[in-house]
Amino acid sequence: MPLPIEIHLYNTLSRALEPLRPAEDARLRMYTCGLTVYDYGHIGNYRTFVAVDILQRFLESEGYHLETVLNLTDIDDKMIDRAQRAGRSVREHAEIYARAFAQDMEFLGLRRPDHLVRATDFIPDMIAWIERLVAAGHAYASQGSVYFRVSSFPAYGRLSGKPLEELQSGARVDSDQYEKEQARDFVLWKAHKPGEPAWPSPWGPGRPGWHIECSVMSMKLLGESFDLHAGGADLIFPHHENEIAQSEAVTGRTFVRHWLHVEFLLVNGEKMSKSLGNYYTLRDLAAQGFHASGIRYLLASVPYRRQLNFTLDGLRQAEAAVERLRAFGDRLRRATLENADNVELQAAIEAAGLRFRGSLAENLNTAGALAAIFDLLRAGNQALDQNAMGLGHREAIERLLARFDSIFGIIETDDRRRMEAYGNELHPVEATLADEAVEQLLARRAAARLERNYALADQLRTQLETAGIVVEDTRDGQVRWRRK
RNA sequence: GGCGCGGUAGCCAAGUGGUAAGGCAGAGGUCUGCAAAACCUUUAUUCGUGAGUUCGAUUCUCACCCGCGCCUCCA
Repeated sequence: MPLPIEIHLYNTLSRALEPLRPAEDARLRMYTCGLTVYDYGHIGNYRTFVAVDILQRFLESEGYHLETVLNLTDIDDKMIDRAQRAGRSVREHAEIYARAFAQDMEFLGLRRPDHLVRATDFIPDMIAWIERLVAAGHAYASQGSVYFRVSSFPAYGRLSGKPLEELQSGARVDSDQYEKEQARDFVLWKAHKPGEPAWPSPWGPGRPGWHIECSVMSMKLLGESFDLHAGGADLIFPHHENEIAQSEAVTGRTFVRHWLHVEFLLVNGEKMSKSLGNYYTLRDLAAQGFHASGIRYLLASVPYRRQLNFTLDGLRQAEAAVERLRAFGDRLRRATLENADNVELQAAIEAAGLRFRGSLAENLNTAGALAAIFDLLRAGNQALDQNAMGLGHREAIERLLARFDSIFGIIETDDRRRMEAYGNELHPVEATLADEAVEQLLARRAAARLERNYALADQLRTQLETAGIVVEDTRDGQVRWRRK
């Protein structure tokens, strides 16, 4: 186990890097705002989830014990709207996309959270919490709905840096629908409208507002005060601001110590939207032949607090980088080594390890961590070229690569298997030749080469290439092949 | 307008008050019958613009320009 290292993470609340200090030794409780399951998650959603995944894996590798919660919102305006248009019940609609989400998680290799929760499973808890807010004077009922009284919570606006007064004047008023005391007040419970799902409550039938679910579920599972809360940058206001208000107004305690927000992903420099035709889901990309490891690499390669401009060209670059990492792993494994002294290599390995870990510890600088790994890769290749790597060096390098991969999850990833997450939904380019047919053609080619009939040999190779088979002649006379 | 993120080589991108990591692509080379793959080498007198602080700034300060996000339910 490595020596303890101080980990710094940017806290949106303080707008500064702060050392990570768990409430309990080496125990971290973390909540992540997940997806509203009205549709497939898109690449932007998964940027957030990959960042959280890598953070969690890193923290675990540093010896922390995590308890994690991820929520799926399965009841809100959009859910109702989409379900109606699809001619399904909200419940059925949610079920379809929750399953799709599970497939996406499997495809990308995202760790399952300890608790994957859905809003509608916690309605009674939400009602109970709202009752407490009402009893404490922080919320009021009005025409079957219940609203949070923002003026009763002086700290409101601290997370997003919005002055209370401004919220008052700047807010939009949807007076046609709801009766609020003040425009900035937000809804905790929505009165039932015809055609919408509803649950009984002290205020009559209705359904929860969006924000309350995260407060209630997180506190129920992680306690009233926990360590980390993550989500997309767009959730800072109003979602997380409201979560803080709802929670702390009742408990009087710090709801969350450390707020993490993942910046937006853009596509070709623009916000993703269906009308622009730049809206990607994971299954879209998989169907185009892109791999889980490449997608993960690309999403992880830009530190989470920077906007990430997603392009297909960038994805191709990422896939190439992954290939190089894997090739190095293979080369290491295949090399025949003896013991050898190599002070320089030893130093390079140690430097890479320090830099890798130090980069991640400093606000999850994934770009720096990757650079450390590629430095290691070059040093290793050079040593192999010069026949100057010892068994001990290889062991040390493999250990570091294993640690890298336990966090980034891209080397030992069977991309073809990952594709199976989507079952027969996808129709990727199928191999046009069976393995036996490939071997037969390769045998004919080998014979042709022996006879120095290179015209025929090349013709056979071209034939295989057309079928998506890459042929590689190695130095020792062996022939390797793989499917593109 | 308010709050926030960012502008570093063809593309992606790290970084520090002391003179520019890494990846991809490109070029050259090793290997090869030729390829492919792999490996090695190489690619920014310069970090949006202007001014200031400093012995010295890409890194600090100020102004300006540009891109993006949030500002009541979008990750």
